[in-house]
Amino acid sequence: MTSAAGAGGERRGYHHGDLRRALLDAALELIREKDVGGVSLRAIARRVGVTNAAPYHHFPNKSALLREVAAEGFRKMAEVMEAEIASLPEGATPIVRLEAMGRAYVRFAVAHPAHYRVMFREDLDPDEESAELTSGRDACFGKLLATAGELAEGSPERAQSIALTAWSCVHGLSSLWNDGALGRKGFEGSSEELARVVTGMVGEIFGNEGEHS
Amino acid sequence: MTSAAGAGGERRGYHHGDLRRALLDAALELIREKDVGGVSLRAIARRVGVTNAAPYHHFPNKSALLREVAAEGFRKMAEVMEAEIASLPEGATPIVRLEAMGRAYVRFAVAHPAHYRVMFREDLDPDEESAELTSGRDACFGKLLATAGELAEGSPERAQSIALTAWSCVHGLSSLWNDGALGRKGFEGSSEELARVVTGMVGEIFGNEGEHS
DNA sequence: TCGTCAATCTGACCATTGTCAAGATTCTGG
DNA sequence: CCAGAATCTTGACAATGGTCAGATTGACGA
Repeated sequence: MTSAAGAGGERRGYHHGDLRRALLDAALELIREKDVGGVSLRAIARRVGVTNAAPYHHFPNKSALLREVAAEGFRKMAEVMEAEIASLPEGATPIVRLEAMGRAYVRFAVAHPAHYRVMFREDLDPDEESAELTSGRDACFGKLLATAGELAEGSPERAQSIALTAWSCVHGLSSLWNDGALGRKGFEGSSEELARVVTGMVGEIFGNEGEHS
Repeated sequence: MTSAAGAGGERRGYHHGDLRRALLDAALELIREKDVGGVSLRAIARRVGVTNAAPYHHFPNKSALLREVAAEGFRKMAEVMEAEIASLPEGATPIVRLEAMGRAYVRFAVAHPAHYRVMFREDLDPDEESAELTSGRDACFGKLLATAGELAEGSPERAQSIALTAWSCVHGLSSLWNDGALGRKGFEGSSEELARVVTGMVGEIFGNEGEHS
């Protein structure tokens, strides 16, 4: 921390090396430690070892920085989900893919709680809903909706129900885990195990299509 | 709002009538409008029509006020869930009760987003985890865990899985709804309808115990 | 009527924050 | 090796915030 620049970058640039990246990383750390609302631009700069005004050469203002963090989060999440699907055996069924996406979703949320928090918070001026942000969101949830559609066999209503339930489950699990609520109530197991439980349960519903009253 | 005291209290006390209550209400309004992090004690006092220092005669500090809001939230939520269960026909099965609790959970979260936000945020100094708070939490989730236990027929593991899945679903749905994520992705229907969809889905899983591989 | 005491107000202290203007420093292309 | 541009620092401004000490106000019993 004292040797601000030496973190883990490529130091390919000017004075600092890669301040922009360093600022984003510091923001992530601070958000993880103190939650979004409690993070100040100054604190971010301080952590990087740079002064108040430095960030303004890389972001027009605080909101923009946070917005970039959020967009980055969506991008990364989309990557993780794609990778998980790609790792599946050829011709995996929609259910299997849906479960895999769910596990990836939770894994990302737990591994990157700071990103996750910002992604679903709109403290960021909504007037500035950068295209990057919405496109990132779409990249994530497009897949979910598409897979739900495959499972629904032509019924848009059913597709909505499936997507809604699946998304609610993984989002809820992620939130509860990250907020420490599960530990407080005595749930045991790693996040990966819990994710497997939940996605497995959900998979059971959609695995037996046609049996519901 | 200008006639600060006239809100809806009993005005049984001194100058203001019931400042304590008024402060809690104002806090709720502000949290709903600006999210937890953006609320200041001063703003709360301002809204009530009272000066900076007044709140300090009713709460030792800001955290304590927020903590009280959270505790109140858990208490209310427990009430709502109990009421929902009580309204069920005599001898309702555990599944039916679980679904009812889920609907009540979501209904509360949507009707009281401010409470809900504070309840699951620990900006509040965790060193001060007042007994009120934890007991409120227990009142809420005790029922959930108990009902899951009934459904699990003796298997503690299964009980955990059921509780975890059910809780994740309703918590996820509530969070997504309150954060506006669902509207943004084109989901249609009232929160009550969506809650019915999700709890119904979950009910399907646990309704067919013994059929899972 | 008067004194007591809690409830509230006045006014202040100090820390922090977002942001900016102007100066200093360092890099890069020529 | 120099000029211009990019980067960072200094220092400051206006807000806002939490909190507190010391008046002041008003209700209520004596």
